[in-house]
Amino acid sequence: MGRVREFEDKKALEKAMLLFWEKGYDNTSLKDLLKEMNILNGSFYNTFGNKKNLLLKALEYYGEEVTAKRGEVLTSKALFREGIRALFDETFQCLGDRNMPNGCMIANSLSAELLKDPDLNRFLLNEVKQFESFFAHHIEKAIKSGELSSLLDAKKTASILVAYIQGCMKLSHVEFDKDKFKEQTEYFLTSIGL
Amino acid sequence: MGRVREFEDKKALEKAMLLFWEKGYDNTSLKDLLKEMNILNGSFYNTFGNKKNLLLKALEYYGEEVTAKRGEVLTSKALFREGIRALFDETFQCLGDRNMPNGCMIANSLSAELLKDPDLNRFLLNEVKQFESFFAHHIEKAIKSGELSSLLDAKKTASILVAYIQGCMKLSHVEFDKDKFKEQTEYFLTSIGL
DNA sequence: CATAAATTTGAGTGATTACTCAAGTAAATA
DNA sequence: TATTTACTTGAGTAATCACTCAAATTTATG
Repeated sequence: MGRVREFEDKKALEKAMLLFWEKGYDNTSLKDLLKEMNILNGSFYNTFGNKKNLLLKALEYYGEEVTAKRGEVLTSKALFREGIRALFDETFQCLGDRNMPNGCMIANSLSAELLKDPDLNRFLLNEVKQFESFFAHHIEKAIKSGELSSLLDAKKTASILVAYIQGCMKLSHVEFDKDKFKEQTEYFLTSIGL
Repeated sequence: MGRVREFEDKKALEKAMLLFWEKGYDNTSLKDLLKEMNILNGSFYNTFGNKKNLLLKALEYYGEEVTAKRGEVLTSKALFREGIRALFDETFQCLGDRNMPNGCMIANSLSAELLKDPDLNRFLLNEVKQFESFFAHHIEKAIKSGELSSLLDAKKTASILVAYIQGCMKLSHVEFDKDKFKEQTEYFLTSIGL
């Protein structure tokens, strides 16, 4: 059996995720990670293999903990119109929260260069597709129930939503004005028939 | 007067811009820059001060050469509806062009961390505002001319356009399917009344 | 208790980072 | 032609990077 691990994998992973989220992959040094995760060099490489692998694990964790919970916000409401607005509210709430890193971890931590890495690209392509089909599925449901117009193209609308959200997150780094984002988003959602 | 500079400032700057655009600020080393710009260490620091200052100069150059030219595409058409579609076409053309770096230089080269730098933030905030008011101005003009509905909110529509474009550029790094982008953009533009 | 297995520890690797500096070189002006 | 001014050159800086490795430590099992 051998010696028992002293640090908590999950807590360490969460710390790593927050660091990558806030500072990005390139700007997060191993020294930063070890300090924040409260482990030493050997334990790190024993457990996580290398830095890139830790990023992948952190991205998975983000998907499970953050993205999934944002998804629950959408489904917590009876109507899609309400759900999607609640999701944007929640997102803008996070963007304004000084105790949380800004923006989307995926967008923050990954540079265009890093996205050329096959492992990372494969992982993220899947994330995006999942996100799109999650939206598409709920839009279709709302069309069938009569809440949304049958003239809507669920897939295209889903893709547009993803692009718009990504854009908002990117722009929030330059300037974040919650009210402006909320107003413009309400206008956007209404315009595209949601 | 002294010795005359041997390298061409503008060509060197363009090379630097392309490097930052493609690889991002952090992933572009001084070694890369010197090699591509075809100058040596001292000349670099004499002329550009430091790496961050070169990035600022490169961003200015990008604004003048690339963004401005994309703006001209919009104004080259008689109708706004045509112009905005030409602008998206041009953008997607660039995204698909293997001889050019993908995405938006601003989005590519700047990490969330780097955007916290006051100089860079001030510069980019101004860029975004300019971009938004450029769109807003032309939308207003098209409303007055009767081309677009007077029910449109020019400013909000402009902001939405900027967010959507930024989102598309980010997503293009994960996967770029030109036809999908074109179709979804046509749907998007029609939906928001353009 | 002895052994085997796993983790912890921390010193140390070579490579790369942005940047400095002093000496050498070229051109315009007095 | 002599001087001044500016640019070029390339060696060199300290710091930091991700990562390795062998020895020490701790635990479960035979």
